[in-house]
Order: sequence, then structure tokens, then C-alpha cells
Amino acid sequence: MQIVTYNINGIKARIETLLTWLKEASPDVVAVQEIKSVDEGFPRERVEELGYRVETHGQKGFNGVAILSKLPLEDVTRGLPGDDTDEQARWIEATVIGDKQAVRLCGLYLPNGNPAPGPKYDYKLAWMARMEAHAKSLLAQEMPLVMAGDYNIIPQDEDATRPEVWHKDALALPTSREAFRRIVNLGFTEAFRSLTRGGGHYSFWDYQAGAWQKNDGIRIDHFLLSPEAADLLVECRIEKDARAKDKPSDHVPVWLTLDA
DNA sequence: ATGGCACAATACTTGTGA
Repeated sequence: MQIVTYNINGIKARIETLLTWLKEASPDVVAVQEIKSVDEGFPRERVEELGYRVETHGQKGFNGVAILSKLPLEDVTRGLPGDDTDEQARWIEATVIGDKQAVRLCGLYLPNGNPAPGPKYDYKLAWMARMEAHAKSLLAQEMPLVMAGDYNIIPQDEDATRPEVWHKDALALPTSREAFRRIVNLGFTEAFRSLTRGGGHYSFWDYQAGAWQKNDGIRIDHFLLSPEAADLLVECRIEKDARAKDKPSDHVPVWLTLDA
């Protein structure tokens, strides 16, 4: 089973890019972030024509997540538990029925949190505390579990070309990294890092200031695997080339292959 | 101390992102 996480930065602006990529790459499942659309505004038929089921959790203008899948989906849920007043669409879950194994997939768009300190940073930390609590309950089910998405966390300095410019940023502050590690340390495996050491691996390059041309990037799109999912881990790779194509997102797809 | 860029909204500018 191939699962991709891909922050597309707006479905209206990215639909042709997404369709071209789906046709060529043909992943089994895609966790999509930043659709920036309500559910009714998502061009679902155009994706369904390529053989994908489409489950969205959108809102007007910002955020919004989705799961696209050629494999059957069951038990789809929307929203991160823990705060009924939270109106931001950043979490969707489904069970993917693989040929050998069912996998619980969480697609997430973790808050950016800038500027820090401030209310947006407080929201980020509160959201991560809710995610930690929810992750703990999901782990207790002792099944293959994948939490895929845009974490808006640069886990270590080696995950940025210029770590020094991020040190006071919500993506890299010690408090942010600690909150990320608290989740990982519940018993998850960070898929990419478990297979690939060292720096120079990025999933985001800003549109501004020639960041792509300078390879001025950061690695913020991640997969966390439960022990049962880590047992199935085959490969995790970053599709860097996508950033050089026509009308790209500022993020590239990150691929996970499981023996499931 | 901030620019640079891209996207969405009901807009001719502003908020948001990372």
C-alpha cells in the first residue's frame, strides 16, 4: 500500500497539477492538506474519474483536508477530538482496506502557529496536546496506524537548509519540537527518519526569494507509524522533483510504502 | 526589520501562510 501526504495549497488553484500528478504517479491513497475549500467546492468528480474515492473535510477559504483512495475506505471521521468549539478543518481519518491489511489513516494539517508567542501559537500547542491525547487512544487499539500530514514542525536543525533563521519560528521553537517529540515518544516511528539519516532532505520550499532555486528548504511533512504499522514499513521517500513542475504547490508529495 | 510570492475572499485590498 502506497500512502502519500501532499499539501496542495488550494484545490481550485491546483486541480490541474493534482490530476496530472495522480495520472502519472497513481498512488493508492493520498492524504491532502490545505484544500482551502468547502466540501461542495471540491472538484470531486474529476478525481473520481481517475478511480479515487474522495472524502473531504473542508471549510471556507483556509485549511481543509481530504483523503483520496483507490482502495476501499471505512469508518471515515472528521475533526480532531477534544474541543467541540474548534471550527478549523485540520483532521480526517479513515480505515484503508489493503490487500493484506487494514490501516487506520489520519490526515492532518497541524497549525502553523506564527507569530510566536501569541494566540496562534497557543492554539498550535493546544491542538498538539489534543493530538497527543487522541494518538494515545488510537495506539491503544494496537492496529496499523499512520498519521500523515503537514505537521508544520521542523523536527531538528538538520531538517532545514538555514536552521538559524527558524530558531524563533513556531515551526522550530524548542517548545514546538518538544510537543512533537511527546507525540512521537508515545511509541511512534517517524518513517522518513527511521530509514534516512542526515540533512539535505526537504518537503517545502517557499515561493519567495528564490527558495527553490537556492534549495532553501525545510522538512515539515511527516508520517508517524504505530508499532504495528512500523512492522510493515518498506519505503519512505520525498518526491522532490514535483517542486520543479508547472504551477507547483510549495510542498511536494512524500511517499510511504507499507506491506499492507 | 522586512522584503520576496501565492492563494482566497466579494476585492480593486487584506489576511494567511512558512
